[in-house]
Amino acid sequence: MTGEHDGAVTRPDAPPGRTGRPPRTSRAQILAAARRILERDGWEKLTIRRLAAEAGVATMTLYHHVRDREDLLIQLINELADQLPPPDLSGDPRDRIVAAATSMHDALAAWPWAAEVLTTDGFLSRLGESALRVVEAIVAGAVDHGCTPAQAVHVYRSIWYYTVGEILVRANSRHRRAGDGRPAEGATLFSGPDPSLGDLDPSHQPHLAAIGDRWGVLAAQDTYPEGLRAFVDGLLARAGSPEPGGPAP
Amino acid sequence: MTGEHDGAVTRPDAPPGRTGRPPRTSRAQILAAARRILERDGWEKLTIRRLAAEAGVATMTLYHHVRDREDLLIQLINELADQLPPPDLSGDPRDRIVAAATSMHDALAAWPWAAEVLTTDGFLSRLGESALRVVEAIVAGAVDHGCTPAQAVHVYRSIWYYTVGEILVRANSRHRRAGDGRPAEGATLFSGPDPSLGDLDPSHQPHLAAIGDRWGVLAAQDTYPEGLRAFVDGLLARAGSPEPGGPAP
DNA sequence: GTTACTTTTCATACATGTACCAAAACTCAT
DNA sequence: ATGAGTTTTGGTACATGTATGAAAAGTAAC
Repeated sequence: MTGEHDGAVTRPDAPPGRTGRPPRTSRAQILAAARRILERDGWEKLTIRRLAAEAGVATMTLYHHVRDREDLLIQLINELADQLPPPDLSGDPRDRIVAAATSMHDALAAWPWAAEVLTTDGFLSRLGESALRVVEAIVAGAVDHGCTPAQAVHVYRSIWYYTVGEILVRANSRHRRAGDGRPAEGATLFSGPDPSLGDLDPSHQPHLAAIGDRWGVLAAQDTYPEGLRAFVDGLLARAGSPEPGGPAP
Repeated sequence: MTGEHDGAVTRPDAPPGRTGRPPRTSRAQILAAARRILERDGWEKLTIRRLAAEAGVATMTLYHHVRDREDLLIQLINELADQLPPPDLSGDPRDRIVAAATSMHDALAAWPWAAEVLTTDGFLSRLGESALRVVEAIVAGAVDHGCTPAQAVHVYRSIWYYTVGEILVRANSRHRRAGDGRPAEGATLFSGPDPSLGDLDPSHQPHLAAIGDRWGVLAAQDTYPEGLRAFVDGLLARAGSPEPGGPAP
């Protein structure tokens, strides 16, 4: 509460003209070691201690290059986002929005550990240019469709909530229960359906009970991008009118 | 990896006719102790060790009443859900859906720790009757509006993704950073806006940069229930037609 | 070279969730 | 009452993230 890790923390990489001891380990080396662990052992093995060992430094040394584990993951996300193809910025605005959201979704599905961090309040301000391109594409699409800035932000946020919710419910949770090590198969995260609800009491939950065994199958279906389009339509139908969820200041 | 905590675990409360030593501590006592900690010290203090101390048993004894921490939280959620008012099941289906979703959202906003657990795959099957009432209300509303069962499941899932995404991004994350103890003020979780994006390069992210300082204000606006309604409209517009995100089997 | 100062490095410590296992405690059939 | 079987209990141990603060290692001024 009092001490705030008082020393110099998380220098970008080369502090301008300070004087002290030069770092033996660079931020790039640490990120490289992290990527090595990710590829070799799976993301569940990416712990601070293991990373330090992989980088050949003491555990706490890492904390001079990253603020905390969360910061490490965000830096990794930004590195990985650099490899995403830039989103399309021309054509039908609605298509662009769906395409950008889908690309965001697919990236997260491939890196489920990233979702762990992307629920952090204010994470947007820590994203790099590559990751922000997707956000920009969605907002631009909404504005081009006729949304006010306030509405465009609302469109982006709704899509983001939907996306991160899907990822967390479907992908991340599977990893939490996976038990040991690596993801089951990496990309095909959506294999295990929700369980059957067939044993419900029809007098209490008639509709759920009626769906019963089919729930698992239905709930396992992918919702990207077709399912997304439906509610993007709903969001965009409000374009131009006031009150998209609150008045603009 | 090999041993699976082999003994009998997580007996509901009174196993039918088994023989062994009777438990000195009941599941109800443990849940009561957990609620006491929640109220007195805030949810961040609800650790397994502290709970054991509060209940007056050794740490590992808890694991005979709950499978793990996650299980404990789910049992708590079910207890708390019992106090929710039952959702309305008559009237305009669209209104019912929005009302049920809003009630679900408000409950989660009040218990941010619950979201930690509700991204677990298959959590639906561990919900009690009270919590399931909300799910039933949403599915029933969709069916009454003319959705096929497959579409109704899709509507529910979309709403759920959106809701849990919002909660995790806006509420849960704030708690993760809060540092010590209790939520800032309990119900009003949505006080701290996303940071400004005003320092972006307009040549790279023109739309985001244009929104700039206003981003924080806009992103802090509540999206329930008005924002939800917009995309529920979009989802329900598909009612009756095939392919709501995949064909029904 | 010596001194003062800054920064990096890392050993130690603590709280956490929980696996493992041995001992205790109880019921029931005999 | 005794022995067999079963369950509960809790001590010990490990991996985790990270706070703290001392020691080491460099640079700059003299």
